[in-house]
Amino acid sequence: MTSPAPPGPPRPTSRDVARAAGVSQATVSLVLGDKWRGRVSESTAGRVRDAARDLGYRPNLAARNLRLGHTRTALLVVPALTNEFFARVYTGAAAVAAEHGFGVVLYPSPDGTGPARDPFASARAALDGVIASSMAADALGALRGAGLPLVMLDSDPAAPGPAAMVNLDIADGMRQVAAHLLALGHRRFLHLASAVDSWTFAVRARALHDALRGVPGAHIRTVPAALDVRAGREAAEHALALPGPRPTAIVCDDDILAAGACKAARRLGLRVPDDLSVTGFDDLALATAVEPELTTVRLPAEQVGERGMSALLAVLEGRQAEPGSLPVHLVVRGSSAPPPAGPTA
Amino acid sequence: MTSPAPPGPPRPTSRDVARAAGVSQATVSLVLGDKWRGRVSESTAGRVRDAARDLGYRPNLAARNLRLGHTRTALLVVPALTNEFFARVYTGAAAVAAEHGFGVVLYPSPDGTGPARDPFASARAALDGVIASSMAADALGALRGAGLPLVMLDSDPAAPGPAAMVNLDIADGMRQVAAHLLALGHRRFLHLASAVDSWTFAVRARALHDALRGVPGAHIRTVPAALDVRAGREAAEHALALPGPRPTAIVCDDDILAAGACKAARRLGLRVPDDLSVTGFDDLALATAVEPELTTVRLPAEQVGERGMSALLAVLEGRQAEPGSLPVHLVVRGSSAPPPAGPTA
DNA sequence: CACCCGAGGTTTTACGTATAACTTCCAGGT
DNA sequence: ACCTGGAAGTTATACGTAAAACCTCGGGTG
Repeated sequence: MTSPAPPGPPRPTSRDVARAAGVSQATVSLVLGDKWRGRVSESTAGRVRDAARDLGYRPNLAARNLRLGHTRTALLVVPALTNEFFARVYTGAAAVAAEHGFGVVLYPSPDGTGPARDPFASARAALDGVIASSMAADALGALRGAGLPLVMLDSDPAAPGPAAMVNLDIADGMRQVAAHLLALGHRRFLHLASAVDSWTFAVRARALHDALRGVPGAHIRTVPAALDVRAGREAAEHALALPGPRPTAIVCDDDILAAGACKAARRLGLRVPDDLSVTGFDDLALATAVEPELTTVRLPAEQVGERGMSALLAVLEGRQAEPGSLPVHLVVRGSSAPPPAGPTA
Repeated sequence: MTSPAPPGPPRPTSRDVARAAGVSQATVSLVLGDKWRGRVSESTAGRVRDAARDLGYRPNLAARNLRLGHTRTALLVVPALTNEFFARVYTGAAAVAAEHGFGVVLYPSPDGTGPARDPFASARAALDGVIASSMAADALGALRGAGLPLVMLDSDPAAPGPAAMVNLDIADGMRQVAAHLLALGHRRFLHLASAVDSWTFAVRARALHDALRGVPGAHIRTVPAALDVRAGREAAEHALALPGPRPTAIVCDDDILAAGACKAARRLGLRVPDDLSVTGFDDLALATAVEPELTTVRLPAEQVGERGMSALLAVLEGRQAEPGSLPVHLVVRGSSAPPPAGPTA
């Protein structure tokens, strides 16, 4: 345990500025807080500002937060830092936050194993509210106990707790994928599913099965995999090597898994999309980095962040957050094509 | 501008807990702060803890921070959220921080264009210190003005300001790449360089040129590109189509650019690595997601974070941070091979 | 018996800020 | 001559916590 004793001289306070400018501390607060119109003369205000600049004064945020009773800071809990989707969510949230004088702090939920830490041990900033992804389920218990306003992203509408939600029409995205592949003539599917137990993935599976139900000759097998390229490749490779008729299309829960599926295909001597179609989800940068580029579903991530932050602000003001789910859309690229036997074999 | 008035009942304070337990506020502070051995009886301590639990008491961090004069929170400034390298840096920094009761908050420097915001407007937590990547140069001015202890990562050793630095032996990494390709027989190189003006990229260029200087017949052309796959592809495609003898190897500043270079090669009908070798840098997940997998340089990112945080802790305690730079190493994969004309043409 | 001492607390203070409430001064109206 | 009222400040207070300094009481000691 360390004992952080600031090395240099103590930072100047508003009282130091007041002394330097020959006014009271209250006047400094008024001037620097931009609340002095009609209360302080122009010349005095100038003296205060000059003194503050000369001393290099920075208000003590801890004191300000204590006084005001809030911090104008929100915590965004994400499952993993590298996930591009959440980087875009952050961008949207931070933009809306900035418009309202708020800041956004990130808490990457420790991925998978490891001691599930307290989010507030890491982001020990004083917070006004929390926006959390449903994928960061492990951190959720601690979040609930904190008694802070909570906005959930893309989570089970039936779950209790959150003050508001922002949902994506994930089910419709999966329906679009299924419709696209069915129209191309595919009937035998492999669903490369994320092994993560989260609402957003459960919806994908349900929607895919629903879309195929009732289609004559349609068949689907589901294989779970961890969310990385190698796990995706191994799962796909194993599933493709099974006896019986081979699937002609692999529907993946995520672009990362789709990249793995493409590698599996190549290893088995199958060409994508000629011998095998592969679809992803999320439209990450990875989707256009691999060859062929992935047919996938683009999600309005920035909008998710914007709506999430707006909802949190609404809750903080005691207003009702407007509900509604955001549309997603299929992006057709080079990884999907008619099955080898020709349409409607 | 919103007026965040907490909707529910006010959160209980330590005074409320004291009242409920029938003791003074000071006793609550002692018990909950685990400083009560020999000062408070076992039974009283139990009553206090029970009362705190029953009321759902959470200490007000703003008040605690004000009282203690520090927050045990560090800010990590990264150039972009999606950059895997910095996700790993964060992991390392957060681990060391946790051992010392510190937290780490992320500030993603707004990438490229856009109004250069104040890092403290976004991460308005009260902070004890800052760890910043040299790639987040635009945010640096504001950081300096804050008068906080600053640790720079992978930055120009000659630059003034930072209280400590953590450096990677990037130059040696590039030397290893050059030695590898020279040994394979390559002589005509294309350097696909990051257009970002940052120390870490300047070092790559210098080391590469130094390594080639004096090698008979060696020639290199440098082409800059923004740090994304499309920009890399376009730059490489254009450079490969120029008249004159074509380079047999493309050395990239980053795996992302290398992925772009591979796509360019494919478009031009060149096979990697048979007709053209491509090397990356950083060893991101992308390096093994593309086909062929990239020969690249692996950086000890977690260690960078660990050393960075350790250095910051040292500075906060008034100690001297130990200097020294971290080694990197080449990882040879499928994207590099002898040039088409055979070794040592 | 007077004294000290330690256990088990309590009272008080300070951290730096924002702001409500108060003061002072002076010009203008009646 | 007296009151009104605004301009230009100042004084005082509260936010919730941590911890230094102080109190009180019963038992052991010289």
